[in-house]
Amino acid sequence: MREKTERVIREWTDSCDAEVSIAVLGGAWKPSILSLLARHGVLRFGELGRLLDNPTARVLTRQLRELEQDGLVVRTVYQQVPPKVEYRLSELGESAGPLVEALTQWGGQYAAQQRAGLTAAPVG
Amino acid sequence: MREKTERVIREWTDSCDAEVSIAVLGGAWKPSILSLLARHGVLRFGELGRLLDNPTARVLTRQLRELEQDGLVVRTVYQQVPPKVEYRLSELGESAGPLVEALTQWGGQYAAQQRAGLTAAPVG
DNA sequence: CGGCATCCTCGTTGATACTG
DNA sequence: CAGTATCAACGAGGATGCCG
Repeated sequence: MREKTERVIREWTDSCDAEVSIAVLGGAWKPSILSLLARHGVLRFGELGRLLDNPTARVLTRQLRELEQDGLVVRTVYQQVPPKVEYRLSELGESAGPLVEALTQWGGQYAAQQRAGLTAAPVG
Repeated sequence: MREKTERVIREWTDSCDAEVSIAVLGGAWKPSILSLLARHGVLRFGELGRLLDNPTARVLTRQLRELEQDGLVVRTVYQQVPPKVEYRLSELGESAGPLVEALTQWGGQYAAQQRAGLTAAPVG
């Protein structure tokens, strides 16, 4: 797994398990990547890029590598020209589905409420 | 709410609501702070510091301010000497309880599984 | 097509010292 | 007690360009 994830895991015995989840799921695009893979099953690198908001290849690569190192996604390289690389969820990745869903729901409610609050009583 | 949170909320309409949750809950100590406040009800600044692993005052202050700006905690200042400041969850903060719990559970399972894997087949 | 190498910017974390 | 001010270190995210 990634060094960051490993460090977070090593440094805690107590209640901070939530930080482990955030270390694993907390990167840019990661929840979206997991959601997309859950919905589509298998996706190629370019497909993921288009379904997201076209992050730079460097960034998308990085997120996918981290998810792979943390054991959530499986990367399959087809040795051919032009190259073809497929990504899918591992069992561990699938186990994160409900959690990502919970994050999405609460985040959506929160965002909606904040937007309503801002409209009713603008702060900025 | 914080600029970071606001930006995340502004920049998404679609599936990335999960990133909103992570923007709000993702800071250092934040899940632990929310858990502690959920368990204890009301805590003073110093009590929080001791219950956590004694983060520097600057860091703890920052996390609490962000949680306050994001509407999850309520800060009460007693004008007296010596100073006394109390923190408690807002309704919004309480609504995050199940989510923090879900993060904790998945993170705990993940960490346990990774530790077992590391023991069985050390990587480092 | 699916990357990697390089460079840069910014935010977050944190140590240390000081204050009302 | 509950902070603030200052400074340093680090990593994530991103732009750009090249490659097999």
